[in-house]
Amino acid sequence: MARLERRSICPVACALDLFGDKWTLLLIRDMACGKALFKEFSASPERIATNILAARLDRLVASGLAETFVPPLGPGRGGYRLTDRGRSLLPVLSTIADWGLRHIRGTEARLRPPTT
Amino acid sequence: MARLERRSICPVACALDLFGDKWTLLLIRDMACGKALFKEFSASPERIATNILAARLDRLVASGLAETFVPPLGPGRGGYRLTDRGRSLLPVLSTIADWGLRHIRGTEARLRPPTT
DNA sequence: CGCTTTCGCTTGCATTATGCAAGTGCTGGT
DNA sequence: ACCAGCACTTGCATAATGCAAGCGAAAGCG
Repeated sequence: MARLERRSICPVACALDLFGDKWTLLLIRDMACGKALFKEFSASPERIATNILAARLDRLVASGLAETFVPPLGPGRGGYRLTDRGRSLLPVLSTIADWGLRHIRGTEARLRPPTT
Repeated sequence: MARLERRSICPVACALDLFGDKWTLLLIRDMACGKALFKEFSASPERIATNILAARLDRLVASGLAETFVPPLGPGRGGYRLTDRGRSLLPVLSTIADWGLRHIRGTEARLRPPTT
């Protein structure tokens, strides 16, 4: 959990320290598509394990890419959403999605952000 | 090592199955910068372990992103280089590098592809 | 030629991350 | 009060990663 030491000063290496795994960008994708609740992420077709999901959400919040919020109905169920910093990753996401669509057969862009 | 079953038909998820880890894109970066030999990758500032490096190189070749080649001097020491498919990932790489430079302080673009 | 060095891995083993299933505490609804 | 659903946590098995050392073939050298 020590995010203190970076491997190098390379922007790619440092970026991969933040989202270089199989799940983080998928959560950002889900948030970009309007998902906010634990169970919504959990219901995505890739079927992330709940402990990994909790850990990733914590890390996203800790790194300032996402934040928690409470819906306007008192202190009820909360959710997660992207911060501005998190939204700044959307070009990365769409470049990867583009590449996948072009170079991996059988992929489809089912999920789309509601506001684009 | 079973790369047979994909998690979903999402282009992002499938792309991350190929390069969603801390090392693969760094190797692609190195190859884009002209590195080709095992020891050259091994000498990068992020200090990849040699067993991981060997495994990643195998996977890059197996997935068609890189290929081996022998320098024109008989069957001597060979190297690795990007295929066309591998080079098609360069926009992804540069989008990530861009993001890192903008959003992670202390990062610098030391490595640059020789032909750009 | 022999000898040594370097290179490109491989192996063994400790540590860490991931995956699966089950459980826990809280909340909201009836 | 009771129950169901949600948001996690926990325990444990398995896989990935990291580190250090070793090993065989090629390159360099005398």
